[in-house]
Amino acid sequence: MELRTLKYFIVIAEELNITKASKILMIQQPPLSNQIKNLEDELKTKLFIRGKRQLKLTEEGKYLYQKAKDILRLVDETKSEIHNMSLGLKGVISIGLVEGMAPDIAANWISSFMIKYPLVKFRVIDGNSDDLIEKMRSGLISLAVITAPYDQILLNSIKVGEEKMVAFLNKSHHLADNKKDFITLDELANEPLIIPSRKTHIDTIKKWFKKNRKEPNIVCEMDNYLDAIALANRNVGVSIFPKTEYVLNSSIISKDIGEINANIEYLFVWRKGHQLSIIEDNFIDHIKAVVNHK
Amino acid sequence: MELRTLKYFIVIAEELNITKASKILMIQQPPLSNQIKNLEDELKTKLFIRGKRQLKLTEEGKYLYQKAKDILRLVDETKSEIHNMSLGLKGVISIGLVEGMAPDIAANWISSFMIKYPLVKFRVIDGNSDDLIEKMRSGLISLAVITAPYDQILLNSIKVGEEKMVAFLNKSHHLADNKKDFITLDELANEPLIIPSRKTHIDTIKKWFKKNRKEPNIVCEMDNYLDAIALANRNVGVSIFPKTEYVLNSSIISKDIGEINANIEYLFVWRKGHQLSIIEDNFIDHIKAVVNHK
DNA sequence: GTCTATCATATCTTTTTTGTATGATAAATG
DNA sequence: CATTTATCATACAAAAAAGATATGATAGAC
Repeated sequence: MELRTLKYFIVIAEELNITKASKILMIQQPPLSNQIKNLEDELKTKLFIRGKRQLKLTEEGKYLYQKAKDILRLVDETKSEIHNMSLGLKGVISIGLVEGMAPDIAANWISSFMIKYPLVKFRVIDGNSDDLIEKMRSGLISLAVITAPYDQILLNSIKVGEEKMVAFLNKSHHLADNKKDFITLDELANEPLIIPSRKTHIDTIKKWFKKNRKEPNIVCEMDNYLDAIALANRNVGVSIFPKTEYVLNSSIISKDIGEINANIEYLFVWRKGHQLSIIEDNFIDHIKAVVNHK
Repeated sequence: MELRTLKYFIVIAEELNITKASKILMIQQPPLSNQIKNLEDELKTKLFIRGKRQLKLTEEGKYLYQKAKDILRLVDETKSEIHNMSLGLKGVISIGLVEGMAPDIAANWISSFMIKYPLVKFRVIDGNSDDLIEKMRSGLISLAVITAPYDQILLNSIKVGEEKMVAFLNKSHHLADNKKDFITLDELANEPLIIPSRKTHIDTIKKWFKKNRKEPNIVCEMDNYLDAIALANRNVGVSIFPKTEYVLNSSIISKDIGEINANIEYLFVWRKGHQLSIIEDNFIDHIKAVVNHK
């Protein structure tokens, strides 16, 4: 069975007259008769009752008529959807988001992009920066918001946000009490620390202490931000993580870390030298526009 | 475009290798290359990225792969249904199930129906309500369980379940702490919201707030229930979605929304004004009987 | 540098579809 | 009731499409 056959069948079912149908289809009548005969043979069912001077659909014929229209409509819609896709109006954008501020940053882009491109859907992939970079390398995702640093050979980037690394500690912690709104590295050197497990972060934090000729007491490297907060909340120690104000609850407070520049950058990244889909290109343009207007 | 072409395309899309595909299809490789080339010409889009030694599907190719399988399945089911038409005792029932409680509801029907009609097989199609309605409109499926509302011109319906819309939020969220087991709309008005992308849900939620003279701060519309939960888990904001207890995990909690009637209805629906197969008719009767006996 | 795997192109062959001619049937017409 | 007309079916030729064979191009693998 081919789509051509179904098209022919539909016209005949509507006209109930092979000759007229053949004129509409601009082919001759005998081939049309043949096509229907072959279709009936293939389905092992009569589709028409050849009565007297007029055709009539059998029950099977009526059923096929509906389904044939469904099938052809589905085919047509598929064609036009693919056309929309190739114009960059429709599709799915998969974007990796690191924990922290990234989902918040991206939510803004997504909601404004959706107004312009209502047919586009989003798929969010979670993970830490290293996970996401690995997923980009393997081609699983093409777009992401991660924290610096990153592989500049592999990825293009735009800076889209900045955040302080701060110390999280429970209200009842002895360092929480003092009146300063920052903690010194000397104070931190005596505390058990919970820090992000990303290698570059560990290195950075070690460097801070090395400058002050101290050794950090890292008791726990955590992948997950929320778990780290939970540990700080239980007074296991002080967590050093990006501030991200909206996750704070009442029992935990954050303090700046004195003496050092503890900023981390959020970067929107996409794969270099790799053919992106047209929607992805449009989305990147959109982000560039948003970032530049600020 | 013909069905033959789609069959060929599917095998190539699965093998990502024209030579292997040609062996599976038992034709030679050059005509296969040609068919794909013609298909691409017809659609005015590249379906494969010819990279180095391996083929890769483009976004358009991936889309066509899904649709081509839908189309061929519809054709096969139509053929076999025409075969079985007079019997009504065997065949395949395709039913769409929305995420949430629908699979649970349908499981009951299916198991009791199978006792009565042991030769009938089921095929379940997943998707959100809008997807499923779209598939019903396009004739891909004739039966589904979706959430209200729906197009009453297109579909007949029976109410088969009800569930609350609730707010999902991370344990550490400041609104999670208070002792009430519900959240007021005033509280929600200040929060970033993640809500189902379905238009009617957005409208409903806006109406809730309008009654209280507030404006909701919708930061993300998500198609996918689990992704929405993931974002809530990341404290991007509060997700408003149907409760469905079995997806809850330990770090996320749900709260009722005060002041409003936030129920959503589950409906069993089937296509209006369309001749269904005899098994499908039997299945609808079965469901009516089950629902009425409760 | 040669070999191998893979896809593309060119050309010929086969199959399928379409067209033409014609026959069969039965309702409409005079 | 014979003739005309409308309609579908069958037979066979022509055209188009699909498939096969041979071969070329390219880029990893060896």
